Amino acid sequence: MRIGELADAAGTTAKTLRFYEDQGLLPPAGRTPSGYRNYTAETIARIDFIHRGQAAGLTLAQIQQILHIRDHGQAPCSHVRDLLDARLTDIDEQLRQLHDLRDTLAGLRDQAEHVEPDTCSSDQVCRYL
Amino acid sequence: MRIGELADAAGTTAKTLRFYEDQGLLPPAGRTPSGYRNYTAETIARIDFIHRGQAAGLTLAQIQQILHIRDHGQAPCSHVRDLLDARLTDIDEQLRQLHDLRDTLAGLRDQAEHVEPDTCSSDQVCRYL
DNA sequence: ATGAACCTTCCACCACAGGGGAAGGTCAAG
DNA sequence: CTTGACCTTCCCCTGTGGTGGAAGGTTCAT
Repeated sequence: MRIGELADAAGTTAKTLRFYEDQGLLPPAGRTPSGYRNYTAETIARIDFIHRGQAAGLTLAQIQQILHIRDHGQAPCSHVRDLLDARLTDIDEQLRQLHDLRDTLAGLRDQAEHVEPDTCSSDQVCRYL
Repeated sequence: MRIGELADAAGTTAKTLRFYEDQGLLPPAGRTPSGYRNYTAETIARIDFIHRGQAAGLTLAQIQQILHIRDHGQAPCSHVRDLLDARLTDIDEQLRQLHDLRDTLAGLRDQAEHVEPDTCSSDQVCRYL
């Protein structure tokens, strides 16, 4: 299987697959005599895993760690649990901040709706901010 | 007022102020005979405005637009309202996606807690993802 | 034998908001 | 008069996940 076929099959691009190989997410591919990368269908599962990891908000570096542990024959379970926990903590914090920002912004927007623009003084850039 | 003083007064760094000038957020500063940038205290208010804009989640490019309109003698009100509206829409979408991701992740984490790791098959990288 | 479609490596670039550090000029105090 | 703190411009680097393109090699059908 050549890189373009694999890319189509896995829903990505050849460029991205070379990039993944470069980043250590995919093992160096076998080569044909002429130097073309040569893949087996199993690689699709690995790429799908990468996509699921991304969908879970993991960085490529984190996904690479999981794959690395797995490639060394160990079950990455506890590591994955830790990563998921860390992501959850992160996301809760992000949600908190985003809610705060939303409230602040809604307040500003509300002000902008009800304040007469004529009362803007020229010594400030904008009374809404 | 020299750039370092201004930076201290406005709670930022000289480097950042030069960057802002470069990006068109601050007008080219006056210079002393020896070439040092020379500021008046009014600039502090402009930097504070930039900081408020950032706190509202606006990009420097958006803040620059507001400042530009203001610098041309117009009141940037309607533009600011539009920006705030756009940010609110963005944030609501981000919140939605982040909530979804949180749910997905919590589900995965829950699975990871209750599934026996022994049942992992070796043909998948990780049954939690 | 030639053209299209594929592949190879390598190098550069995008957003975003600056930070690091070199090489050199300036200013005030001791 | 020299030392230290400040300033100037300049160019490169950060992290994230790739994308674009150039120059050249390969494969396959016609």
